[in-house]
Amino acid sequence: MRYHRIPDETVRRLPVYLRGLMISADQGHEHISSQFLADFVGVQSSQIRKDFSYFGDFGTRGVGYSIEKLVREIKKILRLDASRQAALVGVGDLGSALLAYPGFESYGLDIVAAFDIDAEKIGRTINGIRIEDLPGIDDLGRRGITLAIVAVPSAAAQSTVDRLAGAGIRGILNFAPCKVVAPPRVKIITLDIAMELARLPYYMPAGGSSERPMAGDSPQQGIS
Amino acid sequence: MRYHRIPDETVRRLPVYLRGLMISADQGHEHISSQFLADFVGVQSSQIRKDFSYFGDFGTRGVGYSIEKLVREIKKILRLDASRQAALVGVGDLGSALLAYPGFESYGLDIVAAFDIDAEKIGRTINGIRIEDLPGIDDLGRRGITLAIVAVPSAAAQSTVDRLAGAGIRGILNFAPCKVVAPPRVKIITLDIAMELARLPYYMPAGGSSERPMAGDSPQQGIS
DNA sequence: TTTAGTTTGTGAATGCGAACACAAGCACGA
DNA sequence: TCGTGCTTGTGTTCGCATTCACAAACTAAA
Repeated sequence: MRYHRIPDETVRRLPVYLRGLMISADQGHEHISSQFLADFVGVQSSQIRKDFSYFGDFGTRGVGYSIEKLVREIKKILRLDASRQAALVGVGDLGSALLAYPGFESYGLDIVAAFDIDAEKIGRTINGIRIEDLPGIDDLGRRGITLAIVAVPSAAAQSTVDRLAGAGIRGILNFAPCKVVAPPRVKIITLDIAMELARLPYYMPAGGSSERPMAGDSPQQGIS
Repeated sequence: MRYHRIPDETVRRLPVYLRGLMISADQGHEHISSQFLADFVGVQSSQIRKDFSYFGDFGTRGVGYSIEKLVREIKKILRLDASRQAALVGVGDLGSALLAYPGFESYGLDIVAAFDIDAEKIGRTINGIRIEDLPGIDDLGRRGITLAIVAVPSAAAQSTVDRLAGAGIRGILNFAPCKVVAPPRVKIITLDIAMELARLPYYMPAGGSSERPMAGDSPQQGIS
């Protein structure tokens, strides 16, 4: 194996592999072939082998990959080897749903703080998390929290991001459907739910027959 | 202008442009330059011009693009020119939040039906939508609904998709973090929230200095 | 009419990611 | 020990998306 920079597209697929591998491990498997994993997660087997080749030799020809080794290495690369604490800003409908969302756990991600501007909500508890007032955000750095989820209205998104960046937050998952900027040390991923739905009708030709490309979902998003 | 197939990546950006253009129109602008729109939505101006060149000449050199024409054409391409009705399956925390989500409206998307398996929930009303029993799904085709959002647990996702496909649904936005398949006439986009968050720590190097690429967010997802 | 300043539209170059194809390596049984 | 079957790892090819760079086209003012 030679040294390789890990392409961004590979990084995007690593959590998909991780989930599939953890499920396989739960089912008692110790090894898995690229072909088997490919069918399971919906990626080409050659793609998987190429992806894995960027960061080490975990496979044995004729046998497959050691699931345990792979899981450990992928977690290390994604920096998910230690569990991570996240804060949520904006406890509206979506924010509340995220507080209760069970999916973060398997990645070792944990929402441990929530903030809202609404005095009505402050002090209330959702899923064991007490909702705090906005100034509490400024303490996040001291509390060792480096990850944040923004679920506030678009108009408040940029100021929220500014405040989070000032508090030492290093990664932000933004649900507000607008452009937000931050210093380069802060990584922002924006996830616009309505936009994804708006993209869908394009692939649904009016007539019964297909006049539009019906290719499988694009590889970046979704594993349909 | 010559005929061009519209690349998938361009289709992915069209809703972003559309949102930016509608906001500009609300602010009273009639024309917009590729450079101005670029700064607004976070895409290179050359990228925007290339994208627009795939489907017509809407610009005037020295002036910019006619916002009204562009909006109309993008809506036509995305098939958002007529308003579209969508159904939601799975009225848990996330599903409830989606029922109340205000962001769909500006794209002419409208959730008009909701389904859940829980007898406790059936008959209750959220945001004016009465929650129906699962068998109601089979009637969606007759009701003229072609779009669906799946917010059920992973274990129920595939069977839900099968039922929706059987009812004549043509596009599905899936929030369950698993691979789901459907006949080629049905387009599926999967949106895995936890996965996006799990991708974030990779870009957050432990040390103060950056040892990992801190490039802007990848162009596909997010407009950071 | 001419000139200066913009901005589009697009051919060409670049870069990157996906897919292919196959040699190298391992397990297992005869 | 040898042969068969399977699977990885990777050099190479292919295709597509992004960026560059500039001529063409428009406005406005002198």
